[in-house]
Amino acid sequence: MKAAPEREVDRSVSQTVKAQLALRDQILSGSLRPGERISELQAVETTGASRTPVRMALVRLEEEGLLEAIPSGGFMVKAFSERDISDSIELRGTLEGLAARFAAERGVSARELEPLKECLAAIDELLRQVPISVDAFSSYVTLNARFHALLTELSRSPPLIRQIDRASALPFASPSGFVMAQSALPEAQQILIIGQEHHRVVIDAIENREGARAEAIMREHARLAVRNLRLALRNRTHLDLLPALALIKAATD
Amino acid sequence: MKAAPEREVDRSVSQTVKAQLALRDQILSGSLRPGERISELQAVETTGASRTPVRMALVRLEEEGLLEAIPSGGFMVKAFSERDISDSIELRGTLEGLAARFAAERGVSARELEPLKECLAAIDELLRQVPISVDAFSSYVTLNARFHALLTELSRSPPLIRQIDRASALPFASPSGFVMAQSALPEAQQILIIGQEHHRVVIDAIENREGARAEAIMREHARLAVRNLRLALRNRTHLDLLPALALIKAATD
DNA sequence: CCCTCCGCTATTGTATACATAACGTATTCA
DNA sequence: TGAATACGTTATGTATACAATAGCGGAGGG
Repeated sequence: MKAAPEREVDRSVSQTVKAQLALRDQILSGSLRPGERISELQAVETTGASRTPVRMALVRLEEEGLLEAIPSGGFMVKAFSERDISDSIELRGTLEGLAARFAAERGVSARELEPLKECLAAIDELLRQVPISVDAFSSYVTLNARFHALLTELSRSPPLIRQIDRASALPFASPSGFVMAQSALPEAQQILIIGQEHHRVVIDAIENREGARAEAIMREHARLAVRNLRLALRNRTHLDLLPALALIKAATD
Repeated sequence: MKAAPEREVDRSVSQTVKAQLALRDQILSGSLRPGERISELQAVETTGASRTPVRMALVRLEEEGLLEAIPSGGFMVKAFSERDISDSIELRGTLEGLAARFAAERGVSARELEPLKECLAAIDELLRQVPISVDAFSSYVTLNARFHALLTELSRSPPLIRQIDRASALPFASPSGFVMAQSALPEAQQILIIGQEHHRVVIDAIENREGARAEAIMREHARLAVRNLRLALRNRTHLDLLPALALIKAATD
């Protein structure tokens, strides 16, 4: 592999992965706007990888749902409607409901629930401060994602876990842009607290092997997130410039 | 593009697509066994495309869930347990339930239901003969897939449709191998008839805008398919050599 | 002045060459 | 005789060259 004279090659990770991460960041940060065509040549320059890994990254991102193939060739950044996004949230909730049911029906040891409960306690701690700070909200988002990931794992169903990961691409994609915290909605924290109550109930249901209840609560949880999204969208003013995705991480409970 | 002297190049479809289809066929037909490492060089020879399109096809098939990346490099054919498959069926049913609910809640015109009802009638016609012939069963599988696809479309939710397509990759992947028809189970046709009844009910529920009922029936439909799969797996004898996927199209209702 | 057609350019699709890492084998030393 | 190391072969990751097509702009005719 002959390194180009002027180009620094980072050998620690594969070029393909590097390109994929870089491009995803560009999409989610809004550097590439929805609907915009993505140029391979340009991607080569911004990512530092050559065309082959860039193309592989583009294919992966297309399968991931962030890009859309253009019939005449190439890719464009996919655009999402508000309904697309709320549907995605409900979809994810439905899948997580199934995961919770599987977990309840198949049984989970106390040891496996341990990290979930730790997550719960940490979130409790964060939500105690009213109103919540931006930093705390940021931690909340991380912990919440962790909770959901752990819950998904409990299903012990690789196909389901895989599918939930894919379904989460939209709702959880954004690396930053904690819109809700910025807009400082008064209802926001109340919604977070209700969501946390859901978390508590689902763990209880799984412990008691009540599959139907576990499933129902996760679906309710998703409906809450949809309401939350609607709320955030109603109150957006200065946010119109952000790509739709940037809203999601904040709104998806 | 200089065609290699001895290699016939088919320009009607892109090499990438051609390679993807060829490789998928190889996987699903069992030419490549689960767990087997897939060699790029070999794939180049069997598909007739060069390495770049082959690699893109491999990445796509990995994202599709048929291949698994090997940490040290390359890909292998993914292996599925029986539980993986039954979980996939239930997963798909859950998603289709959501689609049916969306369709019911969002309203569907009589015109849109037309093709569904035609499908229904055609399947009725096929199921009238007892026992069903292999040819008729083959037609049934096609019509059934069409019905499910049309139903999915009714949700008018691109993210959900996309997700269902992906979830169907496993259950509906196999291009042939109508196992159930061959094994000629006595219960088989009865299950088909019950499934057809489900189809009828879900259309009725959507017409009457009963979202909850539409959703429930599709989930029941999936549970029936899982029972059907179990039945088929119990009765397999000469089928052990087939890849797990080959069973699915037949068993998934 | 507008519409159409031709040609050019830019970008993607494909092929292949090159580098590197991993695996297997053989040989040598303990 | 067994194990470890070194070397060679093979296959993957990466880069780049080449071919073809689509889109765009200019020029010419109506």
